[in-house]
Amino acid sequence: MDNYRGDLTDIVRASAGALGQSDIAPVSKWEFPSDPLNLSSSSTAMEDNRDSVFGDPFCNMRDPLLHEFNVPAGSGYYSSPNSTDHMLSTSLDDTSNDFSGANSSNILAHKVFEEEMNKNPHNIFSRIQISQNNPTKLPVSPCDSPVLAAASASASSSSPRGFKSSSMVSIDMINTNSSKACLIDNAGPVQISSPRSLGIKRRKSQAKKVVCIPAPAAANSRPGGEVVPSDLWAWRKYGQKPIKGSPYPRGYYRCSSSKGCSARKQVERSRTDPNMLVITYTSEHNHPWPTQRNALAGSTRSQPLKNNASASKSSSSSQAQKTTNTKEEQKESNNDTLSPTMVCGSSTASAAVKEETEDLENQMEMDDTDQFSEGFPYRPAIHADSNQSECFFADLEGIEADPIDLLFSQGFTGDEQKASKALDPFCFFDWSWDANTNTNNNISFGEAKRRL
DNA sequence: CGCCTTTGACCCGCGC
DNA sequence: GCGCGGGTCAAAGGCG
Repeated sequence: MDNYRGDLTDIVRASAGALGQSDIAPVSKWEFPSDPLNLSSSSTAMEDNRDSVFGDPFCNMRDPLLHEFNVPAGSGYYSSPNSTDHMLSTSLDDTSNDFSGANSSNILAHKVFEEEMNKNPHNIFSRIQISQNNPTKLPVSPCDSPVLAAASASASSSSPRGFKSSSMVSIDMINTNSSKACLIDNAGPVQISSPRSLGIKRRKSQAKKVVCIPAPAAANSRPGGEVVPSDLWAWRKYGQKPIKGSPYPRGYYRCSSSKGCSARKQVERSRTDPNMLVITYTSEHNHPWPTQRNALAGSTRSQPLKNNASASKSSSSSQAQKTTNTKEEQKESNNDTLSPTMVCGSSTASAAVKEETEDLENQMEMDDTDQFSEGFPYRPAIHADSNQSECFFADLEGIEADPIDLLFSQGFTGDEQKASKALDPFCFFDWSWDANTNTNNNISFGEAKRRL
């Protein structure tokens, strides 16, 4: 099974482990942005990239990868400081800027391709926008947008993954510069019912969101120990298939947080850039964040190493890393992959997040189900102020041992802690950016909700 | 016991 | 109509 090399499973598990446990790369490897991103510069960059959109129809899906990665979710990847080719990179250079603080937190670039936007007036992006221009449209959930979530996470120094600030995206990206800049479109096309129940059509007509993110580890760097970011959602792998034309297999995951949840995702490495993971989301979560990390339960099993390839596959899930070997391997891989130095090789395309509303039919379904409400049962309020973190967690009260907690509890101290706080990813969840003034207008979740 | 991964088999859509 | 490829199912087995 040549195709199975670089199994995605490893990635996922690893990520989970990183969040759930402290196996993550040593903090030392993380690089906190000495300064916040230079948003202004980034904003400029963004202007040139009108295509980039933060909206994420599937934001409520909270892709594990994104969260885990702390990668700017959609950023398609976090750009390294060196990666000049990416629009985001520009913002990274300067730290001095208004965005210091949480908001500025490095928002990862998230490039969204709105295919068929024209075709679908009801495009997911149309529903929610965070923009000063559109005060009424606010990001509903902090985590809704993988981008935001990831970004926020990454922004926070606490990010286990240790993404560099480079990965951050300027707020502009999120911003409202363009109508497309919708931060989130929770209402995105979603299918809650099980694909099977929907019938065959689902395959072709189902709305999909494609996100490219930097792979936790270089594909070749560690055949057996790739690390994958995980998110708050519990995902269960239900299949893996070699993909024709690609040396890498595609893993199929479904949400295990809720039995009735039809959310699914496909994870595969980019055939063009092994350093990039292509995650395709289908359907939507129909439940709040998992109250339990059941995803971690049982996921930890470490499997015997059949061979390198198999080893990588079987690697461990978050918990799985119990085995010393596995665990260490995971750590190592985490470091390797997640370290700031890890830059997505791919430049370009990879950075993109693609959202597709595949067909009108799909749109229709979505409308019927009122995905908006269902997809966001849980909306933690996050305040941009210093207390935002607390607020966020307060709202998350119901979530025990949430990976995020772990994420933030990495033990930052002193400056790091401060930075962490300042960079609190969650800040993004609850703010609006004023493009004109380069200031952020934070609003509480409740406020946002009221506005909605 | 519950949850997970693995993996071969099956089903279905699509292109030829 | 056939074959290919992608997506899902479900049994087997492991782990805590």
